[in-house]
Amino acid sequence: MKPTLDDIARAAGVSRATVSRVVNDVPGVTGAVRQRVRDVIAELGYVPDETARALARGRQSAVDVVAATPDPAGVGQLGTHPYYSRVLAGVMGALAGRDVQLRVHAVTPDASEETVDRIAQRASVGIVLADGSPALAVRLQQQCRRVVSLVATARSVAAIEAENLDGAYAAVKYLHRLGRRRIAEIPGPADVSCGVDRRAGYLRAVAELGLDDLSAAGGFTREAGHRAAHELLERYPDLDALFVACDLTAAGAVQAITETGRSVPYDVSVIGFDDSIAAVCSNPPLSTVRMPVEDMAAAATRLLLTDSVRAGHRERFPVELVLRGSTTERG
Amino acid sequence: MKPTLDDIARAAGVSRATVSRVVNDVPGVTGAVRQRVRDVIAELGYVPDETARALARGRQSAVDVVAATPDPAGVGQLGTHPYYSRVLAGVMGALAGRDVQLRVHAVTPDASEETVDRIAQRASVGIVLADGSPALAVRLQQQCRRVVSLVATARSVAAIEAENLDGAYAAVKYLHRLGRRRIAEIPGPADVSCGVDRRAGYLRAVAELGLDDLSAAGGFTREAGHRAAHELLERYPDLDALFVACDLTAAGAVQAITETGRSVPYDVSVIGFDDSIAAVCSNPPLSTVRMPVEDMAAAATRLLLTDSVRAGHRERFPVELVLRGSTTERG
DNA sequence: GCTGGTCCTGAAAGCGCTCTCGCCTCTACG
DNA sequence: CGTAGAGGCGAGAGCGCTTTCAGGACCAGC
Repeated sequence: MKPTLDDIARAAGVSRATVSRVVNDVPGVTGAVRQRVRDVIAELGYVPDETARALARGRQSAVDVVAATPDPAGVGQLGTHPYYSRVLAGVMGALAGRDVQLRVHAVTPDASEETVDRIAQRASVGIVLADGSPALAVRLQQQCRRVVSLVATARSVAAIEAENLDGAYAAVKYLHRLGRRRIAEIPGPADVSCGVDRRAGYLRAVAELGLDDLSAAGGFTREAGHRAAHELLERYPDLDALFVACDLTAAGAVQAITETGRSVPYDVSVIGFDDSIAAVCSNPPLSTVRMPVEDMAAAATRLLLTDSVRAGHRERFPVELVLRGSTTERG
Repeated sequence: MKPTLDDIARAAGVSRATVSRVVNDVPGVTGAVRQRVRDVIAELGYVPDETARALARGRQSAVDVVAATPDPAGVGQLGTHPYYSRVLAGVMGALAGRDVQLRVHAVTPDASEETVDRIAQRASVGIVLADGSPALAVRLQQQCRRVVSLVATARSVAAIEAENLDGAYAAVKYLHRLGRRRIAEIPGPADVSCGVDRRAGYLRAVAELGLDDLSAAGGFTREAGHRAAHELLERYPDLDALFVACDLTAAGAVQAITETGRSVPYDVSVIGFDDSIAAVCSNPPLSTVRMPVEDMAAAATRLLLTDSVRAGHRERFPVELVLRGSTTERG
């Protein structure tokens, strides 16, 4: 029912090989023949079968999104942390209209090297690495060139990063401009590059401003933010501003601040990071550093699609301070 | 390098057909032979190639998740509304360990019938329909048996639904038990079944309780909740409780209530629906009706996997009232 | 006019698996 | 003891495409 390559070949009076060449834009077919085949393809509405193609050339046509979930249980965080769905949305956007699939893989910390290798071996168009350690990136890269990471990672692996350090720096500077002088921080995990970079931005800013480094152990979860904010408030009751490395975490922090009877933004102004759904769901809605995750994921996908990913490729996306209700001038 | 079916056949001293029978659990192989083949498979670590399988039997092995995005621009809502990532997480959970892919498709309102048909024709294991009109469901079903909807839909299409009506009813009853008497509602879209069902639950409860139906045009977005809450508060200043058909919307409503100087939960108690990330990010965190989306999506996936989806199959998942900070007794 | 190249094109051999036939063996029954 | 029937098993033909390799046409150069 669906026309096959064979049908086209017969209708155009050429061999299957020639049709294949035309379809794949491989040189070695005269202009006239090429055009005739093209016409027949258009006329019969031929669409190459991706499965057969995949089998014949030994790989499938799909973009694989790999996410490292801290939770060994599996996909819990995937359904919960807004970051991943933004990555997916970005990849899907870049894939729209193309006949390329989108596969999703979750790699748990206890995943064997074989598991990782299998993902890499089966990858086709390439891998978008949503997060994960440099070691994971390198491992994937070994089996499959065509890996693009969305976080800072090993030198050899291509990466599209956000200006994490600058964003954090700008956020703290802004809080200072509002008249805030006791600016605390809830950092991200210390073993994740964007956590580290954002902390570095905070540290640079407070150093420049001659302020104290006020921080507590954080993480990228709401619970961590809630806990850390309570701890900070107890330790530094005169706190008047808070920079949090993730909106989800910041949402938890805002809850904690409110629980102590303080007001956000008056008593404590809060700035998050990401501009995810968590920022706009918080109350008051969070001022935050917008990270263009969708754009970054789309860019990564396009890079894979155009087949031009060089080892060590680097791209940096600027971030932007978005002001909402969680910040105001010190009264 | 990776062993193929041929390698196994040779090693076990049988034909490829026999190995295939063993792998696919097809009868027609003696116990002894079957065991021998199994042993060899285990020993050599054979994993069937899904692509070849797909080609040979004319279809691929993947679960397709179809989401209807209201936004013609494409995938915007996919990256934003927590519902979709929960569906994905559920499907992924059910797929964990199996060599089945997960494809995601977004169907925009202006999508042609051909587009929809193509998705259906290429589907293999089956389609999990995250949302969308009965018409869409039927169209998919026409080309591809093996469609499971996660929302109420056409009779002929299998569906796994949540007890939307009961959940809304219970929420309103609970608000009443707290001493609330002016209980308003922000409903979901009127053209979506779960929006309709939840509204029906609200209406049944207020009718039973002899209360007024206080409601404003809603939707499933945060913005709609924000707008509707302001409108309701203006129209009914004595409002003391609010049932909102979606957590994201409820988060917007809470912001609006706070903006008018009222307190959540004291002046106005709020109950949302879903128990998504939006509920726990709100401030105070939302009491809500928990819908086990992940479980439902996983159940749908397993249904497809076991190949036993009958037309008209129905399954109902109970919902559960989760109490957090957005509700309290009328003081 | 012949040789040596350069291009185009087609034949055919896979990619790894499924599945239909048909053969062969084994059992049951006359 | 012969034969029909049943069931296990293997041969082989695909699934739709890619890709190598060899043949053929054509042109330039001697």
